[in-house]
Amino acid sequence: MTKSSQISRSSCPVSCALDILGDKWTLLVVRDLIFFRKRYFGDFQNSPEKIATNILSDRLKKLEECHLLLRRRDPANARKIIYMPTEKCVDLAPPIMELVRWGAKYVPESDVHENLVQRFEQDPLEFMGEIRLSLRKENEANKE
Amino acid sequence: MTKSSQISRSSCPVSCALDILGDKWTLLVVRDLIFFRKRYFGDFQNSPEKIATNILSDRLKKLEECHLLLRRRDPANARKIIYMPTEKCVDLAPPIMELVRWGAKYVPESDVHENLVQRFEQDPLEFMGEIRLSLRKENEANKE
DNA sequence: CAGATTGACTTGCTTTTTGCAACCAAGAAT
DNA sequence: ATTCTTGGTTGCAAAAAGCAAGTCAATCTG
Repeated sequence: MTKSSQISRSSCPVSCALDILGDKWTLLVVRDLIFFRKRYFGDFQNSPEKIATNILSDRLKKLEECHLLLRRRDPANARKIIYMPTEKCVDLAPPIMELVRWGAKYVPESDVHENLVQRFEQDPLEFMGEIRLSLRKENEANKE
Repeated sequence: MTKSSQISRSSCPVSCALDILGDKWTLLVVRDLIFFRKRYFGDFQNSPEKIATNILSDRLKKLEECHLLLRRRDPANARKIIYMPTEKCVDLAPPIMELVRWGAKYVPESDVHENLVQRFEQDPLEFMGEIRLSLRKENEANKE
């Protein structure tokens, strides 16, 4: 189970993307990483969707295999593990933001975090730049 | 099994969107509807990913329940059924295009339909407008 | 420095969803 | 009339999801 199933169903980029992201949980973990800056196992567990620990564990493993995140030991507390999003992960912000817009438009029970959306809509490039910058700082802070 | 499972995991629009779209097949059917203008059961079957007929049948049913498509009998051939995307469905073009960009950037085995991407990138609004317009014409052609 | 607690998982088991392959029925073509 | 096509359904095996409980090392607590 070390390598993820690398068989892609077709050469279509949508299908290739969905081979990695196409399930109910993966993109929620990515959302938590990018937009809510969650970094620890317990943080993801506490998201309102209440993912089961075995599934979370599996998704984190797969995301690492696909190079969407890096796993590190917390220098401040050796029993904690820090999950850091990579550039490949951060670049999922635009598709996720478009899903937010769609969800907000069509699913009545959805409740948008207005400030996040507004910041993205106003200037997507700056928004992305900010995320990348703070990520770089974080990386330096606990490099090892 | 008539009504789709309407329990949303949370009020987050990403999670709400994924409650509907979050699996390996649904967005591929939507892609076929929007970008390749597939309309018949057999068209979807023939996509390179080779969806199984029972799953296709199930996804078409669920998409209809969620008002992403309309099912009609073909006036020209009574045994054929036309699946027409709705506005709600067409509005998934932006998230899908962003997935295309991501897939094209990061998944080496993916092979983009350059013309589609270019047309979208050059002028997203016009691209969307065209799709909507041709959909309206199609609707009139086989209204009933 | 022993004992309780926390954080990050794993295991076992049940339920649900996928994925074949085969089958079927109504309408159209010959 | 019978053969083919289209759009499915059914049955069954395999994989994935979901839940509760257990593990195990690190670290706080007294």
